[in-house]
Amino acid sequence: MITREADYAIRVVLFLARRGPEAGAVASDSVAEGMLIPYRFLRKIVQRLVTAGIVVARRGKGGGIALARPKANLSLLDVLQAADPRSLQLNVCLDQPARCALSRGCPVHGELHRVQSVLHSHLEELTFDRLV
Amino acid sequence: MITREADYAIRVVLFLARRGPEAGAVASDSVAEGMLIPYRFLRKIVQRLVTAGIVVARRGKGGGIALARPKANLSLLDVLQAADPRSLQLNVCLDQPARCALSRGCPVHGELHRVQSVLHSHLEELTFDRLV
DNA sequence: TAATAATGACACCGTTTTGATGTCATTTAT
DNA sequence: ATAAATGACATCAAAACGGTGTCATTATTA
Repeated sequence: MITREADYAIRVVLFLARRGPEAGAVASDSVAEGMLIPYRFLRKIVQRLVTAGIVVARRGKGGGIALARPKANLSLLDVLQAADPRSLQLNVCLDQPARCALSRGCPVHGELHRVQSVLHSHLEELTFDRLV
Repeated sequence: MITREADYAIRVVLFLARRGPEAGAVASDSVAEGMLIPYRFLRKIVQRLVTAGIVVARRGKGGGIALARPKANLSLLDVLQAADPRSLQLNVCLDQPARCALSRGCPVHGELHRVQSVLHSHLEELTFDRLV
């Protein structure tokens, strides 16, 4: 289950993607209002999206936020990786084999790895130009 | 990310599946030792697996646990659904559309639903006769 | 330059979930 | 009877989650 934070992050990107590339920056409170997200929580989430290079922000009067890349280059996977990396990982042992004492000879490990790859590639195909 | 509980549940079923159908019940402490699971935590997990109809338990001296069904009829999906249903659900809105005020007109909803179906069907194909 | 409108940074907080552990009752074989 | 096994709880500390609060900084504009 993705977190609320991840859900909100998707909403933010969706909102920005819908405005089109020529539209300028929009203030965060408009996004919060339009997408039903608690304002301060959204602020925190936007900061992570900025750090991840998904959103750009301009400070000061008339500032706001916008997509950092064309929406065709932005997938659900990108947003989830920024907002909620944990739920993209099916099990701890997949990224840290040291954390499973049974890893050698575990028949589930490889199969789960395959499933995870399939999941990620599906999410990667869901770019925001297809979603809007 | 699946929980530790789910990971342990998979180990338990794997242990039982490896013993073959003719082997009788095995005591939980053997499973705990063999699969590196804290004994009391395993006991709790086994109770859920019993409730879910995945494992059968016999009480008293000489008792123990065994698979409730042939391993070909038992998939990773079954075990995860019993031990960790939350992580099989990609987002709250997928099972409870009422919990998303934006559900109508949300382009992500349908796509996520598709991805979730793909995920589940892959996990369903991973039966324990293939895994042992 | 002063006021205003916006984000940046970061600390904090209550609740729920997670990952166990503890205790005792009940059942079954010997 | 006794020993060996599960059943049924109750409890608990730590982490994660979902959010809030505060103040600093930057940029526009009157």
